[in-house]
Amino acid sequence: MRRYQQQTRILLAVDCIIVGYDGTELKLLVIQRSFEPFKGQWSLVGGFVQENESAEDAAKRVLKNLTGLDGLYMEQLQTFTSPLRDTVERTASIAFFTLIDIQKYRQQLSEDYHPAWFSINDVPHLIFDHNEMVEQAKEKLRYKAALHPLVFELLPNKFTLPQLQNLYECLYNKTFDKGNFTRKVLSTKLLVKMKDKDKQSSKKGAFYYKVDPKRYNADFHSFTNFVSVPSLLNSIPKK
Amino acid sequence: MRRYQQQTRILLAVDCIIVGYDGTELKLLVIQRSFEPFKGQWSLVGGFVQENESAEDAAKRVLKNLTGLDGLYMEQLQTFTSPLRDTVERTASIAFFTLIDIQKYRQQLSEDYHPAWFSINDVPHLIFDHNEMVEQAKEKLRYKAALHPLVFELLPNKFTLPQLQNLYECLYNKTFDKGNFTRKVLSTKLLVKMKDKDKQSSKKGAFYYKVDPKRYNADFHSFTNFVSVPSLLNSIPKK
DNA sequence: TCAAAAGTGTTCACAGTACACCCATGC
DNA sequence: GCATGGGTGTACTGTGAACACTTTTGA
Repeated sequence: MRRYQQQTRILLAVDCIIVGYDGTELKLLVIQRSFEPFKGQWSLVGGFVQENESAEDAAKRVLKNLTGLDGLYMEQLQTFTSPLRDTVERTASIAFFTLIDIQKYRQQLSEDYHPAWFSINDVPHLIFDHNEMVEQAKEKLRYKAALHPLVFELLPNKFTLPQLQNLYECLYNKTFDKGNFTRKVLSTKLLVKMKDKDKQSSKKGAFYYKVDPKRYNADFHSFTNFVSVPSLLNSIPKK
Repeated sequence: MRRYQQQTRILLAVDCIIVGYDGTELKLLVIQRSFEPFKGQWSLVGGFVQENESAEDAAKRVLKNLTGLDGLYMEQLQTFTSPLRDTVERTASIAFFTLIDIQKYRQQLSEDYHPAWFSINDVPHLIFDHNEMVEQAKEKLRYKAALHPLVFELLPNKFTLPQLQNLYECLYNKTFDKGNFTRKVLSTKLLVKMKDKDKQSSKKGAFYYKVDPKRYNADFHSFTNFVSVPSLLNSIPKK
């Protein structure tokens, strides 16, 4: 049995897959790497884990630095540990999956990093194994969003049901029946109807809704599915 | 932007949550730690990631060492990185979730580690944050087994439908209707009926079935649920 | 008044559930 | 023959899917 002293110590990094929704499609936020090697190439937002912080702390720090925002939805995806994944020195990277309201983000954007949004279906070549991380995040998002009310993290506080439907349609790349979608969403009692309407996208106008925070927090884990499970499973591409 | 040179390097370990099923209940395999500190205390099976291996390689090595078995079902659960989780020196640990056919295991068991099986509902105090890892694994297993045909990894090659049902009943701590369960399982076409019966648990005897490997591999990701999704979600304890 | 999008109602098929009943066998 | 557990048949119910229809309003 090997003891502590004899072991190799390695660098530990975090990389964030930041997903947003601009009203039309799902977007991924990437930056231009600011140091060598591969300076100037597209990369996920990331950083090294510091001495007195956990990986979660590190991810929060990195996100705050870039966006100015706290309290973003964030979860561990997977840790990438292939010995040669980083060409400089062995580094394990914990990938974090993050959802962001693209509206809130816009104002706070720090330009130092030369960030850019890409359509999630058209991601450029990223350094190291970052493209693989993105693929995993996409799969996870589709999987989880069918069972839990994740997607509200991607929407502004006020949104309409057609907007919500469009988001689901982007996510699963299929169309849903208007009527059935509305009924299913409202049957969860998760949304509160507001008095005002969005009139931009139609003449009649669609009522705004907001998430009922009490129910949202209570029901996050025990949520019934907007997307039926067979259709969820059929939508997920085989590995 | 910090550079590589300035960063802290830390130890990277793997810990395996090894789950088995003895025909009556779900079991967790733990060992007695063989070195200080906490020598002799219960611990998950683990080890340090070596210089030229990935975390997956390390987990496979550790499992092979302990059980003599290759090709066990294994997936990354989460990485634990709290700075003080290991009292000796900062160590990040990648938790792996492993399913094993307890029968195959028995013969191969290396006694060097003083391993022991505990009921998964009655796990002793484990070192560091290992109990937390176990809790996560339990949740993950229940979640995933409802959507994917995971549980066959826990059963011998030949098994009866009542055995399978009992396994699901352990997992979700509820009873299922015999007839409905049978129909649902068989409707997946995943199982092949054999000619012989198990006569140990009843006079009539129950036919053995085996997994059709072709369908198993093809359908692993696109599997319909044995357990309905609302009941899955209701079964999962809130965090 | 017409087009366009929001929102409602209705029907149908099927999956989940409950439960009665038949079957094979050892004692 | 009868108790025991395996296995089948069937009726009820609720949900998902399809689609026709009404509503609102700007042009």
